[in-house]
Amino acid sequence: MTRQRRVILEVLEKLNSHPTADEVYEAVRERLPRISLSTVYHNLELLCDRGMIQMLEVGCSKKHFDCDTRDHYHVRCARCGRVENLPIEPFSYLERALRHLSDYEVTGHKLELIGICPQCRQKEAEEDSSSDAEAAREDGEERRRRS
Amino acid sequence: MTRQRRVILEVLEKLNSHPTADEVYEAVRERLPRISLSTVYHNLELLCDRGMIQMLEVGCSKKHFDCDTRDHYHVRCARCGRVENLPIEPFSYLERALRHLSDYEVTGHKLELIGICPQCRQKEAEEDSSSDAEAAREDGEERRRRS
DNA sequence: CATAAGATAGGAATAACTCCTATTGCTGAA
DNA sequence: TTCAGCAATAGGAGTTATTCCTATCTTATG
Repeated sequence: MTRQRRVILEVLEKLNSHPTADEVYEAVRERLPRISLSTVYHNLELLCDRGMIQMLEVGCSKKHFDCDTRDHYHVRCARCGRVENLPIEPFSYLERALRHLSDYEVTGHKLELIGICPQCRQKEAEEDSSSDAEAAREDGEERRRRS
Repeated sequence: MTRQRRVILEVLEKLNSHPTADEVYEAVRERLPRISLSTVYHNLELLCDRGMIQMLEVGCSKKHFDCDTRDHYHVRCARCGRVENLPIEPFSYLERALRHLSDYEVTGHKLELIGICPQCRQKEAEEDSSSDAEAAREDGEERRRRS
Protein backbone atom coordinates (compact mmCIF):
# COMPACT_ATOMS: atom_id res chain seq x y z
CA MET A 1 0.00 0.00 0.00
CA THR A 2 1.96 2.94 -1.34
CA ARG A 3 1.27 6.58 -0.60
CA GLN A 4 -0.39 7.05 -4.01
CA ARG A 5 -2.59 4.01 -3.58
CA ARG A 6 -3.70 5.07 -0.13
CA VAL A 7 -4.62 8.57 -1.30
CA ILE A 8 -6.60 7.13 -4.23
CA LEU A 9 -8.55 4.92 -1.86
CA GLU A 10 -9.18 7.81 0.55
CA VAL A 11 -10.41 10.05 -2.26
CA LEU A 12 -12.78 7.32 -3.37
CA GLU A 13 -14.10 6.95 0.17
CA LYS A 14 -14.55 10.69 0.61
CA LEU A 15 -16.51 11.37 -2.60
CA ASN A 16 -20.06 10.11 -2.29
CA SER A 17 -20.55 10.36 -6.03
CA HIS A 18 -18.75 7.58 -7.90
CA PRO A 19 -15.95 9.29 -9.79
CA THR A 20 -14.42 8.44 -13.13
CA ALA A 21 -10.69 7.75 -13.39
CA ASP A 22 -10.20 11.33 -14.48
CA GLU A 23 -12.11 12.73 -11.52
CA VAL A 24 -10.05 10.56 -9.17
CA TYR A 25 -6.91 11.88 -10.86
CA GLU A 26 -8.01 15.49 -10.38
CA ALA A 27 -8.90 14.95 -6.74
CA VAL A 28 -5.70 13.05 -5.96
CA ARG A 29 -3.60 15.75 -7.63
CA GLU A 30 -4.65 18.22 -4.96
CA ARG A 31 -2.70 16.13 -2.48
CA LEU A 32 -0.09 14.58 -4.79
CA PRO A 33 0.44 17.06 -7.61
CA ARG A 34 3.10 14.94 -9.30
CA ILE A 35 1.05 11.76 -9.57
CA SER A 36 0.68 10.38 -13.07
CA LEU A 37 -2.62 9.46 -14.68
CA SER A 38 -1.31 6.01 -15.47
CA THR A 39 -0.57 5.44 -11.78
CA VAL A 40 -4.20 6.27 -11.06
CA TYR A 41 -5.42 3.82 -13.71
CA HIS A 42 -2.94 1.20 -12.53
CA ASN A 43 -4.02 1.44 -8.90
CA LEU A 44 -7.73 1.58 -9.65
CA GLU A 45 -7.32 -1.67 -11.57
CA LEU A 46 -5.22 -3.20 -8.83
CA LEU A 47 -7.72 -2.23 -6.12
CA CYS A 48 -10.49 -3.75 -8.26
CA ASP A 49 -8.54 -6.98 -8.65
CA ARG A 50 -8.09 -7.18 -4.91
CA GLY A 51 -11.80 -6.61 -4.39
CA MET A 52 -11.25 -3.41 -2.41
CA ILE A 53 -13.29 -1.27 -4.82
CA GLN A 54 -15.54 -2.01 -7.77
CA MET A 55 -15.73 -0.66 -11.27
CA LEU A 56 -19.10 0.41 -12.65
CA GLU A 57 -19.84 0.29 -16.32
CA VAL A 58 -22.90 2.48 -16.43
CA GLY A 59 -24.41 4.20 -19.42
CA CYS A 60 -21.42 4.49 -21.62
CA SER A 61 -17.98 5.82 -22.46
CA LYS A 62 -16.52 6.32 -18.96
CA LYS A 63 -15.81 3.90 -16.18
CA HIS A 64 -16.86 4.87 -12.68
CA PHE A 65 -15.35 3.60 -9.45
CA ASP A 66 -17.09 2.79 -6.20
CA CYS A 67 -15.51 1.92 -2.87
CA ASP A 68 -18.67 0.08 -1.86
CA THR A 69 -18.08 -3.41 -3.21
CA ARG A 70 -21.50 -4.79 -2.38
CA ASP A 71 -23.95 -5.36 -5.19
CA HIS A 72 -26.31 -2.41 -5.48
CA TYR A 73 -28.24 -0.27 -7.92
CA HIS A 74 -27.44 3.23 -9.13
CA VAL A 75 -29.01 6.44 -10.44
CA ARG A 76 -27.24 8.27 -13.22
CA CYS A 77 -27.72 11.88 -14.23
CA ALA A 78 -28.58 12.11 -17.90
CA ARG A 79 -26.98 15.56 -18.06
CA CYS A 80 -23.68 15.40 -16.19
CA GLY A 81 -23.16 11.63 -15.91
CA ARG A 82 -22.84 11.68 -12.11
CA VAL A 83 -23.65 8.33 -10.53
CA GLU A 84 -24.98 7.67 -7.03
CA ASN A 85 -26.17 4.73 -4.98
CA LEU A 86 -29.72 3.59 -4.49
CA PRO A 87 -29.81 2.44 -0.88
CA ILE A 88 -31.72 -0.78 -1.42
CA GLU A 89 -30.95 -4.47 -1.70
CA PRO A 90 -30.98 -5.79 -5.27
CA PHE A 91 -34.18 -7.58 -6.22
CA SER A 92 -33.04 -11.15 -6.69
CA TYR A 93 -36.46 -12.16 -8.00
CA LEU A 94 -35.91 -9.98 -11.08
CA GLU A 95 -33.22 -12.31 -12.31
CA ARG A 96 -35.36 -15.35 -11.65
CA ALA A 97 -38.30 -13.72 -13.43
CA LEU A 98 -36.28 -12.87 -16.55
CA ARG A 99 -33.72 -15.65 -16.91
CA HIS A 100 -35.95 -17.97 -18.91
CA LEU A 101 -36.52 -15.25 -21.53
CA SER A 102 -33.21 -15.92 -23.24
CA ASP A 103 -30.88 -18.83 -23.88
CA TYR A 104 -28.06 -17.10 -21.99
CA GLU A 105 -26.72 -18.56 -18.77
CA VAL A 106 -27.62 -15.60 -16.57
CA THR A 107 -25.04 -14.61 -13.97
CA GLY A 108 -26.32 -11.24 -12.81
CA HIS A 109 -28.29 -8.16 -13.61
CA LYS A 110 -27.90 -4.41 -13.61
CA LEU A 111 -30.58 -1.88 -12.88
CA GLU A 112 -29.97 1.79 -13.33
CA LEU A 113 -32.32 4.72 -12.89
CA ILE A 114 -31.81 7.59 -15.31
CA GLY A 115 -32.70 11.06 -14.14
CA ILE A 116 -31.53 14.59 -13.56
CA CYS A 117 -29.53 15.40 -10.45
CA PRO A 118 -30.45 18.36 -8.21
CA GLN A 119 -27.48 20.43 -9.40
CA CYS A 120 -28.35 19.99 -13.07
CA ARG A 121 -32.02 20.70 -12.35
CA GLN A 122 -31.07 23.94 -10.65
CA LYS A 123 -28.73 24.91 -13.46
CA GLU A 124 -31.49 24.28 -16.00
CA ALA A 125 -33.97 26.29 -13.96
CA GLU A 126 -31.55 29.23 -13.90
CA GLU A 127 -30.90 29.01 -17.62
CA ASP A 128 -34.61 28.77 -18.32
CA SER A 129 -35.47 31.76 -16.17
CA SER A 130 -32.71 33.88 -17.70
CA SER A 131 -33.85 32.99 -21.20
CA ASP A 132 -37.41 33.65 -20.06
CA ALA A 133 -36.35 37.09 -18.86
CA GLU A 134 -34.75 37.73 -22.21
CA ALA A 135 -37.87 36.55 -23.97
CA ALA A 136 -40.03 38.75 -21.72
CA ARG A 137 -37.89 41.76 -22.51
CA GLU A 138 -37.89 41.03 -26.20
CA ASP A 139 -41.52 40.24 -26.88
CA GLY A 140 -43.20 41.38 -23.69
CA GLU A 141 -44.46 37.96 -22.78
CA GLU A 142 -43.89 35.66 -19.86
CA ARG A 143 -43.50 31.92 -20.08
CA ARG A 144 -42.07 30.99 -16.74
CA ARG A 145 -43.11 27.40 -16.47
CA ARG A 146 -41.71 24.20 -17.83
CA SER A 147 -42.52 20.70 -16.73
CA MET B 1 -32.96 7.54 -48.28
CA THR B 2 -29.71 6.85 -50.09
CA ARG B 3 -28.46 3.43 -51.10
CA GLN B 4 -26.00 3.36 -48.18
CA ARG B 5 -28.66 4.33 -45.66
CA ARG B 6 -31.07 1.71 -46.93
CA VAL B 7 -28.46 -1.05 -46.73
CA ILE B 8 -27.53 0.00 -43.19
CA LEU B 9 -31.16 -0.21 -42.15
CA GLU B 10 -31.61 -3.59 -43.85
CA VAL B 11 -28.51 -4.98 -42.15
CA LEU B 12 -29.84 -3.81 -38.81
CA GLU B 13 -33.18 -5.48 -39.48
CA LYS B 14 -31.57 -8.72 -40.56
CA LEU B 15 -29.21 -9.21 -37.59
CA ASN B 16 -31.15 -10.27 -34.52
CA SER B 17 -28.21 -9.42 -32.29
CA HIS B 18 -27.81 -5.67 -31.82
CA PRO B 19 -24.60 -4.81 -33.63
CA THR B 20 -22.03 -2.15 -32.83
CA ALA B 21 -21.16 0.49 -35.42
CA ASP B 22 -18.18 -1.60 -36.42
CA GLU B 23 -20.25 -4.74 -36.89
CA VAL B 24 -22.71 -2.79 -39.03
CA TYR B 25 -19.77 -1.50 -41.06
CA GLU B 26 -18.45 -5.01 -41.64
CA ALA B 27 -21.85 -6.36 -42.63
CA VAL B 28 -22.61 -3.44 -44.95
CA ARG B 29 -19.23 -3.78 -46.64
CA GLU B 30 -20.24 -7.16 -47.98
CA ARG B 31 -22.81 -5.38 -50.12
CA LEU B 32 -21.14 -1.96 -50.50
CA PRO B 33 -17.39 -2.60 -50.29
CA ARG B 34 -16.49 1.06 -50.83
CA ILE B 35 -18.61 2.47 -48.02
CA SER B 36 -16.76 4.55 -45.47
CA LEU B 37 -16.93 4.02 -41.72
CA SER B 38 -17.90 7.63 -41.21
CA THR B 39 -20.88 7.18 -43.50
CA VAL B 40 -21.99 4.31 -41.27
CA TYR B 41 -21.63 6.45 -38.15
CA HIS B 42 -23.33 9.37 -39.85
CA ASN B 43 -26.32 7.34 -40.98
CA LEU B 44 -26.70 5.49 -37.68
CA GLU B 45 -26.90 8.87 -35.95
CA LEU B 46 -29.31 10.22 -38.54
CA LEU B 47 -31.58 7.17 -38.26
CA CYS B 48 -31.54 7.59 -34.46
CA ASP B 49 -32.47 11.26 -34.75
CA ARG B 50 -35.39 10.34 -36.97
CA GLY B 51 -36.51 7.70 -34.48
CA MET B 52 -36.13 4.87 -36.98
CA ILE B 53 -33.62 2.98 -34.84
CA GLN B 54 -32.35 3.35 -31.28
CA MET B 55 -28.90 3.42 -29.78
CA LEU B 56 -28.19 1.26 -26.75
CA GLU B 57 -25.58 2.23 -24.21
CA VAL B 58 -25.16 -1.08 -22.47
CA GLY B 59 -22.26 -2.17 -20.32
CA CYS B 60 -19.58 0.03 -21.61
CA SER B 61 -17.21 1.15 -24.34
CA LYS B 62 -19.24 0.36 -27.46
CA LYS B 63 -22.57 1.64 -28.68
CA HIS B 64 -25.06 -0.90 -29.96
CA PHE B 65 -27.86 -0.25 -32.41
CA ASP B 66 -31.34 -1.70 -32.44
CA CYS B 67 -34.00 -1.36 -35.12
CA ASP B 68 -36.70 -2.01 -32.53
CA THR B 69 -37.39 1.45 -31.15
CA ARG B 70 -39.73 0.36 -28.39
CA ASP B 71 -38.52 0.44 -24.81
CA HIS B 72 -37.33 -3.01 -23.78
CA TYR B 73 -34.77 -4.86 -21.70
CA HIS B 74 -31.66 -6.70 -22.90
CA VAL B 75 -29.30 -9.54 -22.05
CA ARG B 76 -25.62 -9.01 -22.62
CA CYS B 77 -22.95 -11.66 -22.93
CA ALA B 78 -20.17 -11.04 -20.43
CA ARG B 79 -17.69 -12.72 -22.78
CA CYS B 80 -18.33 -11.44 -26.29
CA GLY B 81 -20.51 -8.41 -25.58
CA ARG B 82 -23.36 -9.59 -27.79
CA VAL B 83 -26.70 -8.02 -26.86
CA GLU B 84 -30.16 -9.45 -27.40
CA ASN B 85 -33.72 -8.56 -26.54
CA LEU B 86 -35.73 -9.81 -23.61
CA PRO B 87 -39.23 -10.21 -25.00
CA ILE B 88 -41.12 -8.60 -22.14
CA GLU B 89 -42.72 -5.24 -21.38
CA PRO B 90 -40.64 -3.02 -19.08
CA PHE B 91 -41.78 -3.08 -15.45
CA SER B 92 -43.05 0.44 -14.89
CA TYR B 93 -43.52 -0.21 -11.20
CA LEU B 94 -39.74 -0.54 -10.75
CA GLU B 95 -39.31 3.13 -11.43
CA ARG B 96 -42.08 4.05 -9.05
CA ALA B 97 -40.63 1.78 -6.38
CA LEU B 98 -37.14 3.29 -6.64
CA ARG B 99 -37.66 6.94 -7.52
CA HIS B 100 -37.96 8.15 -3.93
CA LEU B 101 -34.56 6.62 -3.05
CA SER B 102 -32.65 9.52 -4.55
CA ASP B 103 -33.10 13.25 -5.04
CA TYR B 104 -32.85 12.86 -8.80
CA GLU B 105 -35.82 13.62 -11.03
CA VAL B 106 -36.19 10.14 -12.48
CA THR B 107 -36.97 9.95 -16.19
CA GLY B 108 -36.39 6.29 -16.96
CA HIS B 109 -34.63 3.10 -16.06
CA LYS B 110 -32.48 0.45 -17.65
CA LEU B 111 -32.42 -3.20 -16.77
CA GLU B 112 -29.88 -5.55 -18.25
CA LEU B 113 -29.26 -9.21 -17.60
CA ILE B 114 -25.62 -10.29 -17.71
CA GLY B 115 -24.84 -13.82 -18.76
CA ILE B 116 -23.00 -16.05 -21.17
CA CYS B 117 -24.42 -16.67 -24.61
CA PRO B 118 -24.76 -20.19 -26.01
CA GLN B 119 -21.86 -19.72 -28.45
CA CYS B 120 -19.47 -18.58 -25.72
CA ARG B 121 -20.63 -21.37 -23.43
CA GLN B 122 -19.86 -23.91 -26.13
CA LYS B 123 -16.48 -22.35 -26.87
CA GLU B 124 -15.58 -22.45 -23.18
CA ALA B 125 -16.66 -26.05 -22.89
CA GLU B 126 -14.40 -26.96 -25.82
CA GLU B 127 -11.44 -25.03 -24.41
CA ASP B 128 -11.95 -26.51 -20.98
CA SER B 129 -12.02 -30.05 -22.27
CA SER B 130 -9.00 -29.51 -24.54
CA SER B 131 -6.99 -27.82 -21.77
CA ASP B 132 -8.05 -30.60 -19.42
CA ALA B 133 -6.65 -33.00 -21.98
CA GLU B 134 -3.43 -30.99 -22.24
CA ALA B 135 -3.16 -30.73 -18.49
CA ALA B 136 -3.56 -34.48 -18.24
CA ARG B 137 -0.83 -34.98 -20.84
CA GLU B 138 1.62 -32.41 -19.44
CA ASP B 139 0.65 -32.93 -15.84
CA GLY B 140 -0.12 -29.23 -15.32
CA GLU B 141 3.43 -27.97 -15.48
CA GLU B 142 3.44 -24.81 -17.56
CA ARG B 143 0.76 -22.89 -15.78
CA ARG B 144 2.16 -19.44 -15.04
CA ARG B 145 2.50 -17.97 -18.51
CA ARG B 146 0.12 -15.10 -17.68
CA SER B 147 -1.61 -13.95 -14.55
C1' DC C 1 25.48 -1.78 0.78
C1' DA C 2 23.78 -4.54 -3.10
C1' DT C 3 20.06 -6.09 -5.35
C1' DA C 4 15.74 -7.64 -6.80
C1' DA C 5 10.84 -6.89 -6.85
C1' DG C 6 7.46 -3.85 -7.32
C1' DA C 7 5.66 0.94 -8.21
C1' DT C 8 5.73 5.23 -10.51
C1' DA C 9 5.95 8.93 -14.18
C1' DG C 10 5.66 10.03 -18.64
C1' DG C 11 4.72 9.21 -23.00
C1' DA C 12 3.37 6.21 -26.96
C1' DA C 13 -0.21 3.29 -28.69
C1' DT C 14 -4.99 1.89 -29.24
C1' DA C 15 -10.04 1.85 -29.73
C1' DA C 16 -14.12 3.95 -30.72
C1' DC C 17 -15.79 7.66 -32.04
C1' DT C 18 -16.45 12.54 -33.90
C1' DC C 19 -15.28 16.25 -36.85
C1' DC C 20 -13.65 18.35 -41.19
C1' DT C 21 -13.27 18.88 -46.07
C1' DA C 22 -13.00 17.92 -50.88
C1' DT C 23 -15.58 15.29 -54.02
C1' DT C 24 -19.64 13.02 -55.71
C1' DG C 25 -24.18 12.59 -57.14
C1' DC C 26 -28.91 13.90 -57.19
C1' DT C 27 -32.79 17.37 -58.12
C1' DG C 28 -35.14 20.83 -60.22
C1' DA C 29 -35.12 25.18 -62.87
C1' DA C 30 -33.68 27.29 -67.26
C1' DT D 1 -29.38 18.91 -71.69
C1' DT D 2 -27.06 21.67 -68.80
C1' DC D 3 -25.99 23.47 -64.61
C1' DA D 4 -26.47 25.67 -59.95
C1' DG D 5 -27.39 24.25 -55.36
C1' DC D 6 -27.03 21.22 -51.84
C1' DA D 7 -27.11 17.01 -49.25
C1' DA D 8 -24.41 12.75 -48.80
C1' DT D 9 -20.18 10.34 -49.08
C1' DA D 10 -15.21 8.93 -48.59
C1' DG D 11 -11.21 9.55 -46.46
C1' DG D 12 -8.54 11.24 -43.19
C1' DA D 13 -7.43 14.09 -39.12
C1' DG D 14 -8.63 15.00 -34.37
C1' DT D 15 -10.44 13.67 -29.74
C1' DT D 16 -11.29 11.05 -25.62
C1' DA D 17 -10.71 7.44 -22.50
C1' DT D 18 -7.96 3.89 -21.67
C1' DT D 19 -4.08 0.60 -21.99
C1' DC D 20 0.66 -0.44 -22.83
C1' DC D 21 5.61 0.32 -22.55
C1' DT D 22 9.86 1.54 -20.45
C1' DA D 23 13.22 3.96 -17.81
C1' DT D 24 13.59 5.46 -13.27
C1' DC D 25 12.72 5.36 -8.45
C1' DT D 26 11.51 2.98 -3.74
C1' DT D 27 11.44 -0.39 -0.55
C1' DA D 28 12.35 -4.68 1.68
C1' DT D 29 15.76 -8.15 2.46
C1' DG D 30 19.95 -10.58 2.87
